[in-house]
Amino acid sequence: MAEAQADYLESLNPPQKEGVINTEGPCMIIAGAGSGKTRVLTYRIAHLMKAHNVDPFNILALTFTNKAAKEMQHRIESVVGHDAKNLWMGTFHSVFARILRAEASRLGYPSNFTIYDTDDSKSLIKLIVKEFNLDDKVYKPNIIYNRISGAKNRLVSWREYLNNPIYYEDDKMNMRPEMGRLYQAYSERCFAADAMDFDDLLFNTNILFQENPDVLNKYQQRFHHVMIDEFQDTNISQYMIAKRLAAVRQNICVVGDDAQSIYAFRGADIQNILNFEKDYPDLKMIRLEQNYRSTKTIVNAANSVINKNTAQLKKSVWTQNSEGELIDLIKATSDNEEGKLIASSIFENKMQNQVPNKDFAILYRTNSQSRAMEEALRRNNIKYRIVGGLSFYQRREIKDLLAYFRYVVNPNDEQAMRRIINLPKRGIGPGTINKMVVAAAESQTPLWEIMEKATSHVGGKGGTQVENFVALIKSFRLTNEKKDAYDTASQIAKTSGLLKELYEDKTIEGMNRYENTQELLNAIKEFTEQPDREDKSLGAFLQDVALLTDEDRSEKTEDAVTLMTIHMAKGLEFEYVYIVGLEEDLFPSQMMLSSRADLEEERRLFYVAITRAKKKLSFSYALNRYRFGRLKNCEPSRFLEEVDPEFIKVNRKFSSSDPVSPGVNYVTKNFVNNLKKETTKKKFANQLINHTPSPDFEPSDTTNLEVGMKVEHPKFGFGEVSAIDEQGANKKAKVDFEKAGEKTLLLSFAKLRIL
DNA sequence: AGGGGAGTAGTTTTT
DNA sequence: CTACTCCCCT
Repeated sequence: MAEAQADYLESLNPPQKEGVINTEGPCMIIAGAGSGKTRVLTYRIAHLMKAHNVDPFNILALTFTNKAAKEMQHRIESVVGHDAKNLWMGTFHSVFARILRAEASRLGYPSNFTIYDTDDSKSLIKLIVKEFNLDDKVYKPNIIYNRISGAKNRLVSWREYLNNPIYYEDDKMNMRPEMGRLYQAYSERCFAADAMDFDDLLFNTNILFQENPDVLNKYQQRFHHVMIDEFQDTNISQYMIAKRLAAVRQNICVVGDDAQSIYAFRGADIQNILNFEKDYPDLKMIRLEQNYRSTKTIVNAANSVINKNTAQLKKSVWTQNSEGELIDLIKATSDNEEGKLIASSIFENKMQNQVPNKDFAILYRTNSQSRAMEEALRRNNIKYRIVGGLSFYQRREIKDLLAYFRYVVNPNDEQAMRRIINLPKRGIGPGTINKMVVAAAESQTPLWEIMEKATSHVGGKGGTQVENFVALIKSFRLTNEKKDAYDTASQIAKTSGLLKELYEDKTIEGMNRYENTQELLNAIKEFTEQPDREDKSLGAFLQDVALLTDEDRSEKTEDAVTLMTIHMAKGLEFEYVYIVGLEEDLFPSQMMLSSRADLEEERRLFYVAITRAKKKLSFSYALNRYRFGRLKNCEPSRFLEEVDPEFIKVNRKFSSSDPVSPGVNYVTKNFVNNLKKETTKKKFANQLINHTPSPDFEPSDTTNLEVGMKVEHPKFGFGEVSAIDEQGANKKAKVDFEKAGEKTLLLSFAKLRIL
């Protein structure tokens, strides 16, 4: 380990080293894509611990995603060893959920408060909209949720919201004058349910620190050093927390890249970067501009794209890496064909360059695009894994069971109650529930107490059934007091009838659900068997489930092609990257075309996608795509035109159904500029090179092809071989065509007739 | 209360 | 195409 210590500074370039050793005072590191940002953060933390003897317990490192946190944890562990476990490291949400649990009483919350996920929040909003008798076509849960979320992320409480005429005017203009009251009702209902939503975790942390100076002081004393990764993605609420914590010692270090800011839709504010410079005028500013990840082609192509944005910090990313291959542009007639072409391109690259599956990634804008890719990969027997999408914990059967757990642990969790009270069917319908909710509101008693005496509020069968349900839950609570998470959970699964119902469902889907449920129980068993875990209760298990994503469940060791959204890909890198679905309205997304700022965010997203590639990049688009079950035709994305054409090679492959030529044609770079017009015309290749093969056309054996030979190509026409390249497994020939100009052809694919 | 059938609206991205 | 809602009938 001592050896590693001596080494780590040596292995860094000068600005990287600056980033590592400047541990005192405010510091901002602007880190271009692939510039070794994580390395700097890792070594910086290691350096604090080793050279300055800082206790890991006094270091707070905040990231944006679980994945980033985990990745950094591993890397630090590999440098400093086991001590890394004691670092305060994680996402904003998980770290402050932890602190909120410890200090919950200050806010009037119990420490075992529930975390509502987006679904819970939206269904609560839907409920409130209904209760307010508002039109749910106007007051769409999504819009209300985003509006409330936006307010919280800017630290605007419902009280301030109601008192601020600007918000009211704005909402009135959007035909939603009741917005403020909804915000209020939503907040009150969450509080009454002992629940916080995602934004509350940050919002309430701010309240906690603001209203409890002693608590703030405690954490200021604890965290000697505060570090924030992906700073460009933080919102005001997050920044304020960090700023408060660092106020005494001023040891705050932020790392980010404005060009990779892709979470504005979630309240991320690029303004934070500018504010940081204002808030800490004596900050140390460090720029990491040398890219170690990608080829010159990729770096320069990425630069050519991001330069189209007007709002950005000055920065010039460069690399000493080799030139590398041009970017492939793959055109398909349909989304299914796009899948096929991508799969066969992966297959070719695998064969020609002996690359394992895990070096490939297919990146798309929306999760729904994965299906065509999956199908094609499956058909080609290429192993793949999908990252993200519907996570394990979002599946219906999992959420159902978790709702039971939640309700057993927290009797006030209204969303959980509503989910399970009639699951499996117990004859408790919406009518019964409504009567009880009204009774609870009128008598100002918790809903739980009304339910205990349901028969006195609801006549008939409903009341009795509710009391039976209450008795069932009470028995679970009794178990929960005495037993560990696994015993309680399996009792709930069995006695509730959920497991039985799934078991009896013999459809493939039902069997999957049953298996998933079993898997959840297994996860809980594992949880209780962790040796260093003190609290093995179901409550403890539940605490962070809402913040969990199932990355750690998927096996990374498996050699598989990775499929994911570009958002999920941030921070990752792959040798071969395919960016698919480059079509107008899809990428850039039609939702983002309304404003310049939104379009620039899409462009940054494109930039992020490009810069994931180390060795080779491919773009693809389809001319037709199924959307809402209907076949729609698509136009190539404007982003394709924004990449400097000198970096692109058009790789127009014919579909396997095309009997004429399964060849690889490389057309001129002007092709890119003509993409738009092309869609309206029929066959582009025929327009450009109008060659009909000779009637006796027959591909020749090209193993002995030599410079100077005259050849005929079915599409390009007649030409003369000007060079032969035998490097690597695939022999290439440069041919100077009379009409089509000079082309490089892969002899294993191109059909050539030697004249 | 609940099942079945018709009709309709929705696909961004994540904690 | 699907997932959800609404409505009608049992």
